[in-house]
Amino acid sequence: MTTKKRNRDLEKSYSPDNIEKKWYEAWLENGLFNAEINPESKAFSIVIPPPNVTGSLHVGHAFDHTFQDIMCRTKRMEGYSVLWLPGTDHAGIATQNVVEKDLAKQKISRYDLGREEFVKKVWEWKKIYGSIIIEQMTRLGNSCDWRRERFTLDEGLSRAVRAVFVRLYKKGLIYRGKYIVNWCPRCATAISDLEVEYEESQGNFYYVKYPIINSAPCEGGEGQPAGEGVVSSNSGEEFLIVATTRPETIIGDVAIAVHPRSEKYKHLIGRHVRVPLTDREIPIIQDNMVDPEFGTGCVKITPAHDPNDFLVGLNHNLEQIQVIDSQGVMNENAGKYKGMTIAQAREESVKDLEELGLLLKTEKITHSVGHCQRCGTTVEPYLSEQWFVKTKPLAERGVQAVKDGRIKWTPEQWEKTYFNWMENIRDWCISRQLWWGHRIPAWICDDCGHITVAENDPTECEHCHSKNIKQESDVLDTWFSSALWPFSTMGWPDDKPELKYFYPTSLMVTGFDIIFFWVARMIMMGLEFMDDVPFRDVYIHSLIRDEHGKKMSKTKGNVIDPLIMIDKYGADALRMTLAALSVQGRDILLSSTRIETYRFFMNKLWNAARFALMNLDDEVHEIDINQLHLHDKFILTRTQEMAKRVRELIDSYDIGTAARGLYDFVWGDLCDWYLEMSKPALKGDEGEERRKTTAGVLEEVFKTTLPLLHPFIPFITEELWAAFGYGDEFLMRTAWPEAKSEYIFEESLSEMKVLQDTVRALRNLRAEAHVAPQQWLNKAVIKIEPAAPASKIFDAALNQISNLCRVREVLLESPKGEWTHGPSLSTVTTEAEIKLPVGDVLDVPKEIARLESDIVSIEKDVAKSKARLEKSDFVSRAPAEVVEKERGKVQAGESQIQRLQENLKSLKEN
RNA sequence: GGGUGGUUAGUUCAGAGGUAGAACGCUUCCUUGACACGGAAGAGGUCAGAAGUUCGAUUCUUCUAUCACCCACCA
Repeated sequence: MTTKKRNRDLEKSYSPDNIEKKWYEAWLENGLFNAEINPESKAFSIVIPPPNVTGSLHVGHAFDHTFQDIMCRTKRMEGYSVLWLPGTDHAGIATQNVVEKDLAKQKISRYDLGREEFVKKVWEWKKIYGSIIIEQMTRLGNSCDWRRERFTLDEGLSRAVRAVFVRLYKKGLIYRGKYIVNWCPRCATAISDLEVEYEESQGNFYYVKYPIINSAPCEGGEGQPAGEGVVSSNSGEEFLIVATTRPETIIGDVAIAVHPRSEKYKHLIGRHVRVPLTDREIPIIQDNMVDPEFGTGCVKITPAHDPNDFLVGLNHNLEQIQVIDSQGVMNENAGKYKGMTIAQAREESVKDLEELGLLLKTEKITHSVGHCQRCGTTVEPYLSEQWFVKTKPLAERGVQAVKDGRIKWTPEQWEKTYFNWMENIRDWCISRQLWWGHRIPAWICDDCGHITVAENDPTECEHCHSKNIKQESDVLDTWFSSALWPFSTMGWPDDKPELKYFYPTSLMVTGFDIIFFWVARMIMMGLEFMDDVPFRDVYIHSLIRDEHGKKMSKTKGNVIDPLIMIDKYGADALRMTLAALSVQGRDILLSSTRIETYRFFMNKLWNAARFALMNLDDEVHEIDINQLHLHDKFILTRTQEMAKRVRELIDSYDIGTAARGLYDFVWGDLCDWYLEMSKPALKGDEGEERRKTTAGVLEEVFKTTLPLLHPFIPFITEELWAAFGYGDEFLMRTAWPEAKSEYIFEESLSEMKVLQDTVRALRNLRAEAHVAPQQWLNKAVIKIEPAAPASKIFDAALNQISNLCRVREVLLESPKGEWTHGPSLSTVTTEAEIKLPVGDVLDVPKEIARLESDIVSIEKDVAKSKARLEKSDFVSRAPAEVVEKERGKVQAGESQIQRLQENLKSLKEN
């Protein structure tokens, strides 16, 4: 005989605060989060998407982490050696910006401090927010191996970054050059294509007249309409009409381009025009890039300030005249506009053009304008010296890895998005003119100009051995270091046992917003440097929005702070909410009332356990199969089902269905039905044997269910586990329950359904007849059609009906035919000898109206079914059970109508 | 211009080729001995529209409308 020391003294309602703290500390102290390299067991590993140290975590992180924690906890229970590697990201530009903003409050700019001092300030910031983030993660219950916590700017990762940079450079996959890049004038740095966010906005399309040099009279004569491209003035001078949205760059024009096959301009190719506002003369050239249908069909070429023009400039060997500087101010090449901002220069030049009579007209157009992802400033195309990664060869391997199934995407649809981007990938600008980040390991020689790229700081130029070398001042794009995360965190470039055991990681969980920024680049880097994928599965989840579907943002004030939610409802409630809400491929709308729902669930579970404990003695009772009643078999069967199903669902990353299934199981099957029905036995009303077996069942159900719930709601389940007396071993460490075949009774499910339908029908009748809940009825006659379960077990369960519905005698009336299992047996009609009270109890007219409308709607259903049955094809071709079900519907409906009509009649008579 | 996802109860969302489900809200009743953070009963739906496949479509196909997002271009 086994005994357990139960704690029957649980609080009447669940309060999470102390319990959560207590268990988290206990798990930590006992090293339960620690990942061990164990050749005996299989490895499961996840590297956390490192949160930016820009601020504290938001609920999106909480969602992401809950998902990963559920996976990790489940895998641990399944016997895997689990590594969940935590860390944070230095988030270059983003963090630099928040620190700058913070300093601005004291009227200090980063230039006041200088590079070294400023970086020190950022480290101070990182120290504060890095630890806040870690604190938040522990509050949520994250089972990360904190011994292995990493930061993208720590020493080990810096080494990895350098190694990768040098190797790519030596391989020719990193190059440096003067190109047009996206430039944020406010941040004063280059940014990558991905960091530009486009927005439609209203702008002006200026039609500018460029005087054609030595123009011969045009055969078209005078005054051609605008848009034809060429107009003549009264003096006979001819103008080429060029449309532009950026008149301030006219002074940087070096050519006018037309399409080679353009009939309209054929005769002008090779001629020259004068650039308005200057006295420069520039050629008219031909290039395929021009769309003859757009604008006037000719384009001004400004290689220093437009990416397309830049390419045209290269092809035609044109000069690059820069007129705007890195801060967005007109420079010395801009003549009279020097010192003006872009907007001022635009306004001025338009005015000047007008005065000179060179502005033909202005049209309104909408076009999309790029903004800096981090500060919202309009992005300028800017010509500058930058570093790039040649991505094509890397991307090809990345595409291949997904195509041949080495990486699997869930939901699959994201594969397409990934392929589309990877197949059209462009080189990645990785240099940033920032101070916070990995400084590029390149040293430029003052004497010979050679660039030395090395893992260790060199003392001399590798080409001319001059000591006059200076390290490149640029830092790397923050995503460069994140791209290495799956292996850099495990000690690469050293040959660590961790790498062998835990790489490739098993799963990457993240949002679709960083597929390009991060996921794709990890794949490329992993394949290049580890010669293997960084993860086998990618799970892309939806984004969390507020209850109105709006993106959460601090400025909108609709941010749900996970810590506040945890304080208010507990971590388990938040986790369960996030898990249950998670659905593939749709945004998730979160509101605090939703969390409340799951807070109530915690209390429900708590009280269900409390009930069980109140009815369990210290002895662990064997389950005597022969003593089991229908509801016992039912709950045992459902419990085994859950054990199997939840595991399958988690394995296929469908934690939403798993969580909702558990919720329904606990609240519905267990609390609403089983606990209610087990009461008489537990009280001893059915004798000692039944009491013991029922106690055994109850114990079995909780012992199986608590582990299933644990990955979702670890704290409350661990507490209850201990209360049941299983505390010798942590719940966190127990094995995932296997479904026990001896506790599966298939037929109990359908029989229970009949019972439940019967009870519901009876309760319905009571409510309809306004019988007081306390009042016992003498007799109920229940008709079950088309057939009642003929099993003994079901007959025995009739006592339960009497118990649940307060009827002294329950009679079962049915054509006791063959009991066949299946859903078609669920049609139950019940009749009870309940006389409708009249007069003071019933509102007679209201009751009559209700009955009449009920009859009408049932008649409609019956008619629908009859119509179907009359279609000859239906009867002959539909499966027999479908037809049978339809017939049952008609019968049931008709008898219900009959019953209601009798009620109606008797009401009217009174 | 290319692509993806959505349109189901008052609201937010599940769902599945054959009786439309949940949560919250609403109505009526119940302080019943685990739980009022509870229990019972109920109202509320042409499953966006049209056509097709099928014995049968809310579910599959096509088209339309509409909303959201992503990518590219924008002189």
